[in-house]
Amino acid sequence: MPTQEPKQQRSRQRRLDVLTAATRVFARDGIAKAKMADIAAEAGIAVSSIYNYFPTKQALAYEIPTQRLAHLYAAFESHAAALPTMRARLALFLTMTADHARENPDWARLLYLEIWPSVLIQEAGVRRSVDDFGRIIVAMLREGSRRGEWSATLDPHRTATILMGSITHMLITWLLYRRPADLQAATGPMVAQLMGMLDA
Amino acid sequence: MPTQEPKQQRSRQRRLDVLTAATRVFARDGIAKAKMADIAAEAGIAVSSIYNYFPTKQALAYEIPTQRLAHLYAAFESHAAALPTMRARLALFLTMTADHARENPDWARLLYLEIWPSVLIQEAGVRRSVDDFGRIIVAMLREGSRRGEWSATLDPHRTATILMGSITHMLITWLLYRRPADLQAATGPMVAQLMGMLDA
DNA sequence: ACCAAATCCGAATATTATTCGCTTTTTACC
DNA sequence: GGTAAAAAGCGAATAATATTCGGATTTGGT
Repeated sequence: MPTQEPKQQRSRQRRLDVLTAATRVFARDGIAKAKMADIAAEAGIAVSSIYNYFPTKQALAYEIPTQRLAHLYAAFESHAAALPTMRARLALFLTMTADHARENPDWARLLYLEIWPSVLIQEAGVRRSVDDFGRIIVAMLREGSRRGEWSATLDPHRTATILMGSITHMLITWLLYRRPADLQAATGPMVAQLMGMLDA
Repeated sequence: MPTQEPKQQRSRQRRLDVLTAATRVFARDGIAKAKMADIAAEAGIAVSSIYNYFPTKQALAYEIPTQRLAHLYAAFESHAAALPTMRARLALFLTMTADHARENPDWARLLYLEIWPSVLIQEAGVRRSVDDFGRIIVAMLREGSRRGEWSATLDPHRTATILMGSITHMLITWLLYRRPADLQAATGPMVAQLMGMLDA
């Protein structure tokens, strides 16, 4: 809980303005090199006013991924309920993750290139959001084993590592080099190949 | 080429002292929070003397992974020559990568948690070292296809993404959470599962 | 032993995140 | 609709720290 709930209406909007501005600046310059002055200018307020909403630059950076990740998880849950097999749900989760990054590249740069692997994830909120990603996949793998959709001898943690690592590595490569050029087209075959691994 | 070759003998040693000290400090505090003063103290020299060897803090940080990665690649090449199949070479490469990280955790923290995914890898030297990792794997996958060790329809870039992503994700998890507790024991099954994917 | 270059250091300098003191705006209440 | 308290706003300090500077010291070659 970086900051208390805002008391005034105006405040809520300002807070979002700052977050939006910060997302752009952080994605462009990286957290370390980004200047509070640039964020303030982008948001159209004084530098010192940012501190009415966020205690430090880091806290500001870490708040960005959390909300949207929660949103992604929620969206997934609502779509997944309609799917009968764990295999289909797993494929949907991986696909939604890639689509979400493609649609929000600034946010994705911040999450995948700076925050996710960072030593600095000692901050509870972000860390929990990121760990949830793994927990969701492991849970689906376990349930699939139980239902007999794939071998019960499949190690869920190791398999989750492969699935998460593959998807995030694809996204990192895309964010850094724009390869594959068409991420959306590449996601399907990638997910298919990963799902194929479950049959072996 | 961050700095010219040292002219005096003493210099070569000092340079290594600084690199060693920096590796420890960066691994402990992260690049952004690490203080030049701490590195100087650890190396037993004045802060300003560091600048005789490295132009900036970033350049110092980026030089650390480069040398050792080149060393890893060279060691791999010499071992790989004795192996007849591409499958065996690929497995060796992945295993050596994991072992190398386990044996040099400070170096690995710096590379996998801070530098590899960083937006800032626009710096030529590091970027090349990291890209080599992918090139080596893609080349082996192509050669294996040519020799008929696995299907020729296997997309080498996609498969390389899976292999690299899985291994680096395993390492990141280990570096951040020490899970799996016994990395060495976990590497074998991980590599085996990945190799199994090539048969599908 | 001596010179030029290399290396070293402590003391400035520059950049930026963060804090402070004060003013303006909003909200709640009569 | 007037007013006081709280919230939000700002520009000017403050503090931390990477980098530069000027001059002293050490080194390697002769």
